[in-house]
Amino acid sequence: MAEPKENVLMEKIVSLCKRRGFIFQSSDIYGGINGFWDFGPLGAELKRNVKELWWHSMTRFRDDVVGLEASIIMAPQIWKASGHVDTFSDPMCDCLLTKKRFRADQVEAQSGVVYSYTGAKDATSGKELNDPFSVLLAQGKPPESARKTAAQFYQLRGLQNVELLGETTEKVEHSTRFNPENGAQLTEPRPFNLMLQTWVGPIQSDDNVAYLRPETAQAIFVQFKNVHETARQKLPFGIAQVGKAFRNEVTPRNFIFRSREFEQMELEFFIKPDEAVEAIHGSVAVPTAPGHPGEPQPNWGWQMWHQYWVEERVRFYEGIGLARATLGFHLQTPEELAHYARATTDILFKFPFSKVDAAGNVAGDELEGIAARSDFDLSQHERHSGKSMGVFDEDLRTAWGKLAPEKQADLAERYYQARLKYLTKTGVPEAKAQAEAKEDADGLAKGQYIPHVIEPSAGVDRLILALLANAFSGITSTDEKGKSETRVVLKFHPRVAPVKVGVFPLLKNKPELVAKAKEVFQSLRGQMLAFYDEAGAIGRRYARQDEAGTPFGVTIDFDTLGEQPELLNTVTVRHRDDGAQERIAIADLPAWLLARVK
RNA sequence: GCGGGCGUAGCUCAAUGGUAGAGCGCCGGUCUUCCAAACCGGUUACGAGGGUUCGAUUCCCUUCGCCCGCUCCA
Repeated sequence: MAEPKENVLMEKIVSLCKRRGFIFQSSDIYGGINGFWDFGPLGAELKRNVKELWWHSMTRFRDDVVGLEASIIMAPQIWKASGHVDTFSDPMCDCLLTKKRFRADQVEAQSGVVYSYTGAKDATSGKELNDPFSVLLAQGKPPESARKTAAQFYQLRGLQNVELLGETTEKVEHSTRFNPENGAQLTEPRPFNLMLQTWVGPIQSDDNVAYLRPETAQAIFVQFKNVHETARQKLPFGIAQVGKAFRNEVTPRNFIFRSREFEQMELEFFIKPDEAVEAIHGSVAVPTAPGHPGEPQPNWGWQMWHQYWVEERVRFYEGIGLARATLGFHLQTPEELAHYARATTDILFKFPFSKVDAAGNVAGDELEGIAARSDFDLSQHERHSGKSMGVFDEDLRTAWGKLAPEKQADLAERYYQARLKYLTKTGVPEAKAQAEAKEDADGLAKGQYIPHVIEPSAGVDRLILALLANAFSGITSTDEKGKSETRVVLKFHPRVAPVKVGVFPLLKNKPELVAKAKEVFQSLRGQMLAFYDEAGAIGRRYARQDEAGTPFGVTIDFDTLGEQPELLNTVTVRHRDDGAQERIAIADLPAWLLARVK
């Protein structure tokens, strides 16, 4: 029951994207392939701008984040350690009657009497079916109701006047083979693997199965040691990566929002455990007010860092034109959180397809999740690879020696408990877990620990769609003949706009205008993406650029050539959003534009 | 994966068991002055495969894709 109006908007966006070359369906001429998309000329520029802005804001403008570009296919053990092999492959089964799908491990166990049939016959036509079917009869219900359910099953297969064949009964205890809602038999559990699989090497065998990464983050954890040792960074610091990821989504939907091949921008920001911060600084700073907490401080605990990154990310979105009001926030509840996660804040965008609740509120759909993941990921890789993921912290060792013994004991105990909790949750036998947690707590006293991590993880494609939806505006105008038409203007922030400036000679058939316009175009193109267009009336060329989201238009007219001497070598600059015009000297143009598009 | 709807030109939409049409766009041309102007000319389509038929875009089957719901999922 989606809002028809909203769907119309999505359809317009999809259609515009194709018409203007933002996004095409992958493999279009072969009929397309579900869940895959291609970015056309404008889309490629838009996406590149977004990724570069993210990369620049994360790495080049910060001292404490470095980059990584890892391979897409990695050792398969990584996905075992990360939990993806297990959590991404739930066996599923379907109700044979209603086709409803269940996770096999979530089917409620039931007891009762199973009525089984070898098949059924149409008493009228004589047609016979040999499909076996069983029904679990709930306690207290008459056998007739089981027969009725079975009859429905055969009716769905084309029998009219059902006569059941070969009835047998059997008592079962705690069976998960039946739909708890109607007792109908479920299909055998079938594996569902959300990871795309391939083989490394030309022989396809179980020995060389590998996966296309379902997220870019794991590579960062896996390369943590190498980066830490080579980048001359000390905690806290982060590793950023932009890249493709792949998931065999059950249902790719909503244009590029959920696709099977997508791109992520992920940061893993490694911080000291709170116990270490407290040992060094005496106390741990925690959030006292909402909003951005300002410049990072050495005494921040994970909560400060989490809040800091949420606010940093919001600033990023604001900086590319997504006002705070277009965003939504979702703090994951304890039930939603993974056991190792301490907090996750999702940043949402109100998409045209986002659900509207009964009160008319739109929560939005996820653009990015900022997770405080404790030391789970590095710990997992330490255990699975056998390689230490710990770091040595000189400040901690020095500070620890100066602590009062009771403080040392207190911190060591808290660290011990946290490690013990992790180890037992991940299935380490109790005695071994206690021994290892003790070892970890002893390590802390020597300045060693496994870093904790804050993970802002954003979807590039989702952001592109958000930018398109946010920029999309239809302007309907009626001319003097009463003919009304709707023009589309994509009001991109100049920073993300694919084309920054359109350059036009007012008229195409005047060689002087054309020559001058080309000269202006040449002077701009090295500094920003400029587009030269001489075809059609000037209004049409403005409109074409509006539709592509180009923020500025530059028009060369006879005054540029000196028809009015005081306007010699000046051009008209036209603003996309309101059509306002101003006169700018050609000499000033590059600087004027750069100031507005950077 | 299931159920429902849909698939005709770049876009929006017609018509038809017998050679597929419009508007807009796009390309070219005319025009000395700014928001899809006008005029002239040009351009392009039945998602794919199979079947029924003398003949299928139309009827049937399969398949692919899109939309909605369920399911699933970050």
